[in-house]
Amino acid sequence: MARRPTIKDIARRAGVSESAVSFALNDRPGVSQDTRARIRRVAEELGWQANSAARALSGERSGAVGLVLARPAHTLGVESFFLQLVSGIQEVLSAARTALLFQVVEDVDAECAVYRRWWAERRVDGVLVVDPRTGDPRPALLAELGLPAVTIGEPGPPAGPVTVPAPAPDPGSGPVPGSPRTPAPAPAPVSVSAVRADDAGAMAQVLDHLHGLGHRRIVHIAGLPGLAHTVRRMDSLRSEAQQRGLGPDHVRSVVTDYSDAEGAAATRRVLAEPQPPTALVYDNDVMAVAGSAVAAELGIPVPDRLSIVAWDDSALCRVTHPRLTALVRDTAGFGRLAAEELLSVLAGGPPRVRESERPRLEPRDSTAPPPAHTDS
Amino acid sequence: MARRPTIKDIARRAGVSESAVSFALNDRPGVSQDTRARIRRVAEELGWQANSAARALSGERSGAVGLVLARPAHTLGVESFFLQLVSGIQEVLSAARTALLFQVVEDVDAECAVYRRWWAERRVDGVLVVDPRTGDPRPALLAELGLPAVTIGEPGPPAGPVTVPAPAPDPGSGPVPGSPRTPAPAPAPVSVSAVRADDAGAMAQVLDHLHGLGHRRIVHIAGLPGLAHTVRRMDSLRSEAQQRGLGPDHVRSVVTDYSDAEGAAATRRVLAEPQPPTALVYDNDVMAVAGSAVAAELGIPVPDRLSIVAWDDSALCRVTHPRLTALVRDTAGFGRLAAEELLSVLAGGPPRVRESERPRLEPRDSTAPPPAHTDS
DNA sequence: TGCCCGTACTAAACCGCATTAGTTTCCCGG
DNA sequence: CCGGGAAACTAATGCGGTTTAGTACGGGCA
Repeated sequence: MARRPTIKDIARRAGVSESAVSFALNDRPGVSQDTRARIRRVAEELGWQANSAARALSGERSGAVGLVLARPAHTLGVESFFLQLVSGIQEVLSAARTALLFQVVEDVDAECAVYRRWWAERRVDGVLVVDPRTGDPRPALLAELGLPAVTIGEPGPPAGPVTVPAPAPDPGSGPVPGSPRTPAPAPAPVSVSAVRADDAGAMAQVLDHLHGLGHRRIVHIAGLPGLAHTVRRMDSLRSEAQQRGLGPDHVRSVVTDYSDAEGAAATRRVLAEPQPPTALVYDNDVMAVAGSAVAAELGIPVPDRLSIVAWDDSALCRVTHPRLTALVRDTAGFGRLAAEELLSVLAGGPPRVRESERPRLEPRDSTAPPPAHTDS
Repeated sequence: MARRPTIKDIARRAGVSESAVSFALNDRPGVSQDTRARIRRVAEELGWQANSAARALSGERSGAVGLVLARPAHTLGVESFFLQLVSGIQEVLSAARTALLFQVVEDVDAECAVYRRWWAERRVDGVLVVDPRTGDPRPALLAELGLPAVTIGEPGPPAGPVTVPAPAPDPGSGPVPGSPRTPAPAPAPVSVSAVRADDAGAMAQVLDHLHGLGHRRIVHIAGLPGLAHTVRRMDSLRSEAQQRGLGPDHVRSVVTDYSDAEGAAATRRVLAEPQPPTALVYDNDVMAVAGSAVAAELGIPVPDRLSIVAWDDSALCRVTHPRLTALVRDTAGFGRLAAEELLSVLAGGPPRVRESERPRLEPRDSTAPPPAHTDS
């Protein structure tokens, strides 16, 4: 087992003090160009990398960010969303030499506990928050802890009692000389940034597609009602429908827990109604596939008598028969955006709300005009 | 932003020295029961948690382990396997207050680079290695770095040129006094433990099932040929078939890249043969579903003319029509086992190879006796 | 010539904890 | 009554960096 080199080794070998090494390797003034280059060379030769613990201890930065996924174990892993998201996040993080701490827990309470622990242990510099909810306790907690965060999927700044403090006014009453050498390495401001998906735009596209085909009775099989984006999608559906002259008796949402079981059950329920819908919009790919199977079982041909749209594309939508029309999002890009925003906040940037690219509807074989005799 | 309490705060408040606090909180002798209890109480009140950086710096332990997933981005997230695995891993890790660093990279080279960096930065105490391959460079690298590791899915100790060094003989020739106060907090031995799945047993079950139903022409749609478990499954298939009197013209494997596309293509290919198989065994759920869709498209009824078995169960297998017979593994349990083994190695335990529970075949609607006229 | 100041560098302190070496106190046996 | 030793606790050191407070040197200018 090789011993890891330290700055002391570099200092000895380069014939300088340890501080000089630190200056040289961190682009700080205090060493000449020549010495800097020499030290750099030696460090390279030795394959030196800063001990993250030591750096965290003195520099107050751990060089890691955290991501907690609060999901009961049995609902894990069916959706493609998360690994894609994480993959995008890491593209950005690893370029910035930042590690990602990942944790799966059962519920939001446990998630909050993880944040507290990470904070107390100084394990992370900031966190990415997924699945924002209505009445979400997390932004307030994170603000209280002063843990920089970016919520993924949040429509805007937290609605809670949290206020993002304005930058403190300069102490001292006299005019401050414009000192050009304070490039604001100030502690990261308490902030909750967000990246958001354009759910409204996506829903508009879905309705355009279905309404254009002639559908007038549409049911949205939504996900967990506690999640902010579920509410947003349901609201968008309502307003987009209204704009097309469709009221609640034509277009409505029913909520589920995202599982294949509830997706199937909801499908069965609405298809058994006296005036069943001619189109179903599912909030994830798993439920869409489950719904498609239910239709097959009931002998309802897709897309001839029933159209199906899946929110979020994945291999799932392409392998089933018929292949499902789906809303394609650049999930990895979404992750990249979130990671970039977090890094920006950690670098002292202002909290922002950034919008991701609008999803695109990919028409496949599961959508077609409704049967002629079932008009509205 | 609240300041995080340190042992100094505890010491002041409890009226003792910092060392006393350290002793008390780490179950070390040197403080009385009373004082220990008092210090504990104060720590509790203050909500103290050890600063992980400081602890890592002095204690040589970072309190984190790493997991790298080497997969091209586009193949991510369709299988349920990983999140399940990770969820199991974390159950064990979080109970031991150990963090998990998670990284997604493109290929094994990048994975090795991550290991090197983590090692140099002392970010992790050990790693979990997934997807062991034939001719895998990772065990050798990890042994060289002295980074404790557990490979997940490895059939045994690394076959490479790596040799697990025996504990160094005691220096000094004289008889060593049996010092009773060295309870071996020695540095973790260089070791590559492994947990393995009982692929052979699983394959035996699958063959039992299919052979028992009467199938004599079976094709195994395998995964990536570079992965160790793919090879193992193919070998098992061959030997299990032989035991039942079936040769290579009855039973064989074809390899793919695990994607739905190649799964579908392979299915199309073998079904177009003059003597098509009556049963297909897929190495993952995604390919099984894709294959099922291909059969539907070709008008081949499942299970009447074709039986399908999926290796690994997930919602996928239950939502398609017909529901797929699948090999159910306790993936989370597998993760727990791996995490336990890694913690044991980190605690100074000997490297071991541990076997996970045997998978169970869950017969559903996709397997039935072959059509009568297609005997062997 | 002497003083001031900027540059290049070193010494030392510190981050929060673990650990080792002392120090004090008290009990017990001789 | 005193020496020895264990128990209980404190002081000091180190982990590997960053950062602040010096120090040595050399050149410009009065």
